[in-house]
Amino acid sequence: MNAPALTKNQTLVFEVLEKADGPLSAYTILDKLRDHGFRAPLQVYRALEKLLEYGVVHRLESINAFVACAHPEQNCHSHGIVAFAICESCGHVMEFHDHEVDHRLMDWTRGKKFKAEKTTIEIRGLCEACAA
Amino acid sequence: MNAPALTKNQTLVFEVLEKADGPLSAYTILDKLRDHGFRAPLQVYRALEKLLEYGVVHRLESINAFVACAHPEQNCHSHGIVAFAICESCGHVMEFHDHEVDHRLMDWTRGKKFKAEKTTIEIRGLCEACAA
DNA sequence: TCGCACACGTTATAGCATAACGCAATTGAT
DNA sequence: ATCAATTGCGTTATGCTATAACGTGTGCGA
Repeated sequence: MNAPALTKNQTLVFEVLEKADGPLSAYTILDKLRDHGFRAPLQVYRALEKLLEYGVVHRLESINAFVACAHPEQNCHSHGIVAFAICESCGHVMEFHDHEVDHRLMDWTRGKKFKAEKTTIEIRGLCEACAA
Repeated sequence: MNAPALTKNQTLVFEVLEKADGPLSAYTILDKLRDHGFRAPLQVYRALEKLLEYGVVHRLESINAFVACAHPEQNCHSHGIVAFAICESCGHVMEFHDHEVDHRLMDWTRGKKFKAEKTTIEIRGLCEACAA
């Protein structure tokens, strides 16, 4: 899925996520956009839905939050499974890809004839700075 | 963490999850236990917290639900990272472990000096029966 | 110009999770 | 034995996350 031009709301939501130094909840995004006319959660969720579809934003399932893709210029969906390391202290998120992991998981799904649609890999813990 | 004897509430919650043929939300568990005196979500959440700690129940982050461990007799925490394949059609969950995946992720975290506490791997899609 | 698709706005509601209080039972050290 | 600490439990209230359902406006191709 390639990203067409973003609409006004989509652009606003994306910019908020890009400027943030960590993942944001939908309601936090809403609060940051009240000055721009946002009034209801659905305005955020609808924009997020598209941004996720376009692959420029990721959802962190384990913390119910959203983060801008680390390399939105490329199509993130083509990089295989995206994995995240989330620091529970400072909130920073590192995004990475590991083809060997993808391969192992695909081997498993193939063996089970399981049709994978979306795979989540999230490592929660402490980043180097916070663990010190 | 080894499991001590379960309390009454913990036992009730665990039995509900064991008998279920798929993951259950906390509120679904609550409804199933109203006849046994459960009245409030906290009763469920508190039991779940312990069961998760003991490793006999898993939380599925991507669907906000809970499932009994596939092999509660052993200590699941000692098996490395637990991965799940969740059928979005029939709701069935398959639990598995892949040491090579663990190894790759541990390599990554070691390289980044990231101290992993809890890792989530969840594959959503269609099981063999539902994909047909 | 009609119909369709899509983005948007609004209100209401559903679903998930925890804070804060107090009580009862258990345990274990003195 | 008794006191203090811990743990489980029950209840009320609240907060956070997400979506249903309705209607409006706009652009665009048949």
